[in-house]
Amino acid sequence: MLKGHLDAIVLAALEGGPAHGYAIIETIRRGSTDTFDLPEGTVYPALHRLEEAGLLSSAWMVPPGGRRRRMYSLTKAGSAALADRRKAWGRFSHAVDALLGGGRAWPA
Amino acid sequence: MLKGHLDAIVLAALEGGPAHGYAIIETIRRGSTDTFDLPEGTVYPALHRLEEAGLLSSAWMVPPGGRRRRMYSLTKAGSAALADRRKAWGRFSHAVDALLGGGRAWPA
DNA sequence: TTCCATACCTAGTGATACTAGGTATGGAAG
DNA sequence: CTTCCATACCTAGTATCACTAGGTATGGAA
Repeated sequence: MLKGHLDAIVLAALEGGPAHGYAIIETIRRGSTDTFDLPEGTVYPALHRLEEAGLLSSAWMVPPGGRRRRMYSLTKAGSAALADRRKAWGRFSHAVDALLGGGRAWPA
Repeated sequence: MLKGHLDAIVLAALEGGPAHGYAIIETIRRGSTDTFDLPEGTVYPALHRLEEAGLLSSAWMVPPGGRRRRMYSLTKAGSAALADRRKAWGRFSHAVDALLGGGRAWPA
């Protein structure tokens, strides 16, 4: 389970430039050292949701003698949303760290 | 949204000793500097779920001239589960940090 | 020509956290 | 004494989410 942070992760994967679904999955897998090996059924609906929300835009690419691909790019709203998500992640992970003993929590 | 880490947080809140629902909510709120101000409708069902799973045990306390309280304690399985959840959180947050640029991700 | 990797898609499922209610009691305020 | 608030518990229903389990199609390798 990606626990609500999938959107941030997908947006971040597109920060380096446009990419298509399959490549995004690879980027996330390698970027997380195989921790997140996301099934397509997770990523494609997320991409559609993010596009619907105006955070991504897409266009079909059909390279001559190649498979069709839907290329996704961050919109301006998408970049802004990513910045927000990053801040939210910072707050969230900081709070969980505090509660789980990232700072210190267990009695000596 | 607590994004799947609620169980770990609740278990951790009980690591210091038995407590009742209301107190657990307070512990989490203060321990997270108000980041997690959980509604009762989130915490009580979670406590029931964790007890059902054998990770917590509970007993009614009726102090003379006081309100009844259901006190929860970590079971042995609960302590073990907490250790697992902590490890899982470490892996998870490390991977998200890597993807979001905790290490470095944005182009210069 | 057969098969695998690529590349896309969606309907349905299970879990989760939350909303929005409800009950009851002890103590303080009036 | 009664009214109100904080404490303390509870649950049914809901929205969302990530995932399972399918399906389609094509290019290149065997």
